[in-house]
Amino acid sequence: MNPVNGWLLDVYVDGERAVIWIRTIEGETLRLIDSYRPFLYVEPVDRAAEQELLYMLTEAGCTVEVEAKSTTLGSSARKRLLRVEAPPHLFKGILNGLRRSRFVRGLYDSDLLDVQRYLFTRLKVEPTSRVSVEYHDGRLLSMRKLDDHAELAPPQFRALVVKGINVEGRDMEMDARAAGVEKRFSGSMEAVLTSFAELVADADPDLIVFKRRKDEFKVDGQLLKLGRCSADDAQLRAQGSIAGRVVLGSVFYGFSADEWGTAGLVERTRFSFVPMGLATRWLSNKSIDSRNCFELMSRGYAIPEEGYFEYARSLMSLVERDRGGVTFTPLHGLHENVASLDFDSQYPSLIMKGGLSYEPESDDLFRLIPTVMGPWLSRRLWLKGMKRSLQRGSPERIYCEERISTLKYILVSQYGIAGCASNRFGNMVTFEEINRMSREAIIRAKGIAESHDFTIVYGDVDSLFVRRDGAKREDYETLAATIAAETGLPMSLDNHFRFLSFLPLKSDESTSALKKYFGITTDGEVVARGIELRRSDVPPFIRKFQEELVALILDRSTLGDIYGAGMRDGLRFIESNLKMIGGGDLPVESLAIKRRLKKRLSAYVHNTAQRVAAAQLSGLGREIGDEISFVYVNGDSADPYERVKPLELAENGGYDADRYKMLLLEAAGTIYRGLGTKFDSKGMTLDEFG
DNA sequence: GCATCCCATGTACCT
DNA sequence: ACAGGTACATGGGATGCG
Repeated sequence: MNPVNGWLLDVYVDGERAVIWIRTIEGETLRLIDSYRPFLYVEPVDRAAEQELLYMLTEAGCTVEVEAKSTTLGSSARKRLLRVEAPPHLFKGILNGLRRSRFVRGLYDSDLLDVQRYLFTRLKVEPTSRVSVEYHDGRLLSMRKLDDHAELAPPQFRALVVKGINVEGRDMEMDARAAGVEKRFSGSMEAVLTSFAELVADADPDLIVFKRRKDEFKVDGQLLKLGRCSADDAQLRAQGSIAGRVVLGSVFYGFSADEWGTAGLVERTRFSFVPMGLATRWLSNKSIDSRNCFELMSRGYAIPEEGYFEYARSLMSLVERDRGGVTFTPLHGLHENVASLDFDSQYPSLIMKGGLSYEPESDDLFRLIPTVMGPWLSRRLWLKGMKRSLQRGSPERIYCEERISTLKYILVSQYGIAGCASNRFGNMVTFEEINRMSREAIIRAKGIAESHDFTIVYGDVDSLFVRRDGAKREDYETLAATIAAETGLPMSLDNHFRFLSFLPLKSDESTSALKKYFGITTDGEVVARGIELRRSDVPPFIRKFQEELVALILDRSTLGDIYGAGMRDGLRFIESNLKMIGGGDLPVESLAIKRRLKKRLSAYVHNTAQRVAAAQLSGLGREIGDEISFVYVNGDSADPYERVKPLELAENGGYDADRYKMLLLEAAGTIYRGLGTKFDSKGMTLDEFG
């Protein structure tokens, strides 16, 4: 039976024990115990203080040893510190005592979670890893990490997804999905919760995805049993966890749960080096901090408390205010045969190329940021290569894409937090240096393109739009390769547009807008940025309409066709869609506007549509999240509360048709403006001016 | 008293 | 608690007009 092969499902610390859950390849679960004692490092103010601390801490029941540790990034010099190991129930008190003690100059490894200390220094295996374990009598003897880097499918964790919970008075409704089967429970709260607990017991999921509400899982004052081990349950439930299953919450590091899937979560978890539950909840700063701490601790560093690191900064750089990325203003109107060239992972590439890190210089070869990023950057490139060999739409390819986008997000965040005050290692100088190098790169790219007779059509940070009469796809690819070779930064052709249009500002028709364009590629794909069809707060009906309109107008072979048949067909299409709205029988879901509530309802200054819609729900005692969908029912009413209804309360046929006709005409107008034509909504005529 | 202007407010997008 | 740069709708007070 031993050793057992499986995946590391979850780890948590409970007093003096670490509890480890393994999901075996046979589909069993295994709960193993390992010993753990919390520790931290103390820097005494001097030798006398060291003696004092040694005595006091030992008296208090701690185990204390002298150790040499590195504490400064960029220096291999070691400091003499005391390693203090304390019984778990005393740890917090001792930490507080040390924080106030006059014998202490600094504390290290002190603000890590127990589970981080355990994973970084004892287990040294990232959760979700493929592992082989040996155990005896429920105690872990050894854990060996198996190589599964080429595995694209995520580990075979079983998931139960709770999609919606609605509570009205004592009644409850719940939608759940387990093993591909949808279940719907409704009735009294007790009945629903009891059935839910039965479903959990039956399906025996490893992962439960749901939005937690603290008071919801009690029947007759008793907590429902949802975990796999009642011994751990009581203690864990206080922290909102469930023994042996990972509760993921409906938000994945700021994104909705289904957006990335488990494959992406696995990348995120392994990078962060924490259990999946934390990896889903944590935002980038914490994930990256966690990985930084692991890398440093593995190399003999002790981690200073938050906000400890500071770096010298010259007066000059303080005077010169930093700027972000460069944009080149486009010429608005329609262009033919344009290519967009992108630097691949520009910020990570710059960091690697320049060996940029937080520490200004280093007397050993170790530099934190490149060390942390390098393997993940290579992994992402490897996955990108894999993706090309996989069939479109195949599960393997989707897993691959999920992993790629998760890693992209982690890598880009490295740049974002480099100068961030909440990053304990952050250094503004590093951040500005990355910005400077980024500006330099795109400006050089522009020069290189121009020297090969290409015209710069547009540029934004790391993407450059160029054109040359008669240029073929290969010519653009060659240009990208030339720029890559000359700058030392990878660059590739992103899109080859048959037609591409840039918009003028709505407020000033003679000035081009940035970050807004739409076009069609040589293979007939509509590509758009910034316009209505990209916005989540535009009704789905309008977005779909606009995308179809672009295809209808631009999917032609000549400019003449676009301005002739294309525009005429477009007008007809607009008219038929206006009729559909006017008919009054579009489903309200297709007209719903989704908007995030960025503040508490009471904090709003204006009666904005999203506030009023949310207030209506909240007035009925309904729970409101940070997102609201609403429908215009009487958009021009003087009473803000008459204007919109939350989607939940909207009825089919009850929408404000005039309002939606206006939105549709706006969306159509965007496209016609982009083609250099004025769009007259009354007479439905075109007035060409370009 | 009413229409219109203006801008702080608020949200979302691009890379 | 990931940055900086950008566009634009809108609610409602300020302003101007009759």
